[in-house]
Amino acid sequence: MELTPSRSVTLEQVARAAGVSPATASRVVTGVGPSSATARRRVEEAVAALGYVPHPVARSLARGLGHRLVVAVVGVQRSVLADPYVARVTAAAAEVADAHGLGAGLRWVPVGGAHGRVALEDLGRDRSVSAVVVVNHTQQLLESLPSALAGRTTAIGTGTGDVPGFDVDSPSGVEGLLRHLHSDGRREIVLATGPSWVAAARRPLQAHRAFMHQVGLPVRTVAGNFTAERGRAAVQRALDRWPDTDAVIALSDVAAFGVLAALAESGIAVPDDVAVAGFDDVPMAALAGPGLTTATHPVEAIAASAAECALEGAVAPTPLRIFPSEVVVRHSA
Amino acid sequence: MELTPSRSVTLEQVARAAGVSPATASRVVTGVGPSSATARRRVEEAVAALGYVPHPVARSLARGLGHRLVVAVVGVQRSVLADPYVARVTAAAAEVADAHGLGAGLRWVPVGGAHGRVALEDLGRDRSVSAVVVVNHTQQLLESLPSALAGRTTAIGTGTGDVPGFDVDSPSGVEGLLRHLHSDGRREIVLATGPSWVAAARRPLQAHRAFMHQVGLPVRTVAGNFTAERGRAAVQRALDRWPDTDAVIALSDVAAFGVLAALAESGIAVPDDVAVAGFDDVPMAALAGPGLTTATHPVEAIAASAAECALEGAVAPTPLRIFPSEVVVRHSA
DNA sequence: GTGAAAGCGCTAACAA
DNA sequence: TTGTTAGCGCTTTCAC
Repeated sequence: MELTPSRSVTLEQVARAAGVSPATASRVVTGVGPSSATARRRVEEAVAALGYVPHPVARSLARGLGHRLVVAVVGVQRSVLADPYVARVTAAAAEVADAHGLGAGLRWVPVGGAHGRVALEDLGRDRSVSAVVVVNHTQQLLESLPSALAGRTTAIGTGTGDVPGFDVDSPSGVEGLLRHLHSDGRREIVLATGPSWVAAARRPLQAHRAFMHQVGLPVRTVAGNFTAERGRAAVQRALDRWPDTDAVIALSDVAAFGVLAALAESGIAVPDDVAVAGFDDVPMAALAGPGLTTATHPVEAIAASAAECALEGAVAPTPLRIFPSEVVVRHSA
Repeated sequence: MELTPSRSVTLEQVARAAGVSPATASRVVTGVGPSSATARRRVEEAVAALGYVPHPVARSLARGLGHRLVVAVVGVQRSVLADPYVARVTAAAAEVADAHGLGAGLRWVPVGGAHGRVALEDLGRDRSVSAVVVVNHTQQLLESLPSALAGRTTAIGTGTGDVPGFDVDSPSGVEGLLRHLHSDGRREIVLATGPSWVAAARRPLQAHRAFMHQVGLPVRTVAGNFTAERGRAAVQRALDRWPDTDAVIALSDVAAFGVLAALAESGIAVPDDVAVAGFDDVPMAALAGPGLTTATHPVEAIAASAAECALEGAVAPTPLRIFPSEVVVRHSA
């Protein structure tokens, strides 16, 4: 039978019950600073007996460490905040924050040097902010990170010396997809890229280039972003430039759906005429039409790790932590 | 030219600059308690000049109000937290929380009387929690809300006397879909329901029943939930029981995709043989295959309002605030 | 209408 | 190793 802990027990009551000073009780509870074995035992007993739980607000105030993790999303418009991917990242961060007794805030950082820097500087000055996770950043923005944010900021995507990065292994995912297409006999493969300003969008591009060189095929890319609209546009441009295109890889499933829609409208058969592959393996990929071939992207795991690391103190032993991406073959390729 | 507000400005500095006491400055800033017009003016000027922003942590500690909003998601398994819908709700809440200088936590509440109540009681006792938004609740759970949470809890879906509810107008959305199907000549219409234990899933069911009675058609429903798997299963069951089925409405787009996939596998033509409609108008609805007919569901707007209201003090003038749902006709029906 | 003073619960110098 | 003493920044009685 558990007794319901009354969270209104204060450290002072614990100290009194243990026969020590509040300072000693604090040292024992936080595990910081010296304490004798006896003191430790007695305080721990008192904590258990009274059901003491530290008050996060008071702790934050005293330590001046803030009380929330902010997910800072770089984007052209404020509406990036409504993106499903951003939502998944935020939810994962909120779950981690909750476990730490904190909360997660979601905030837009306008793209473009000055504005973005100002937004990050605001974050650095905000005493209620414990840690920051940056999403969709440019390399430049990260490199000019306000010093106030150093040590408590992580990034999803590539990192820097100061800012640990957490990313999916998109090069290997893309290479897996290319290998699959290639072994299927596809030779005229077009890659619809991500937004060029996003730092993390460059790595899969390089992987594409490397693979194509290796197998001696032409490197064909069209500019995209992570939206379906652009996916549509991209495939049209691709077919205009290279009418013999027999495969398209989009760097997001959403864009791939745009590609599929455009192809369907043009009466082009998938995968017979043109194979299509996405990236992310969103839940819908398995459901939409005959099934989208894609590569997995463990968004929640990545975001949770980034949040955890930012909260724990983002000292970067490795500048980039990579999460594996697996090819999922369905019908479209 | 805006000056960058230094968030390290304290109320005391404002008071000094305004030539008043911290107490007076506090009264002006919070708008609580008496203050003279002059005092008000001078404090406001100082606030503007110094770029003062209240420190939420200190405020929370002094008021004992907590520093985060918790999104409490009721579900059978912890994995509900990874649901895309939950992610959208959480992101919207995090955005609102951020604007209030707070953060949002995400937490699972197990379904089933005792466990769920215990989880809510924990929330009520946690002094770091300012407000709660409950998602996917049962009516029962809401009715047994711990008194400590009253006045700072809102629900997405139906509410109670104590807990303001925020929901999409699913009855009208469903009726719109039914009207569309009916005018299209569909007569053997099956509704795949939401999870029976979710309170909000009942309202569209009633709307369905009412409409079918009104037009003199049989009321046919099969049990579903909001997943694609169940959508698949549901349509199979429906066709077994009523082979003449000529339309299926699923109460979520995701389930509708399951329905579409199952029909495609059975070689049943959509919309010629069977029309399919979903609910939510997720971004993918426009993209997947030939386009899913559905009704809109302003998830972010609903969640943001619920969060705002919980934070502002959830006194319920109306027990339920309704957001409109519009039919979007695409290809599947 | 205003100011002085006492907290909110905890942490961190500094002495002892 | 321990206790004492100040705060962290804000709110809120309670006299004036």
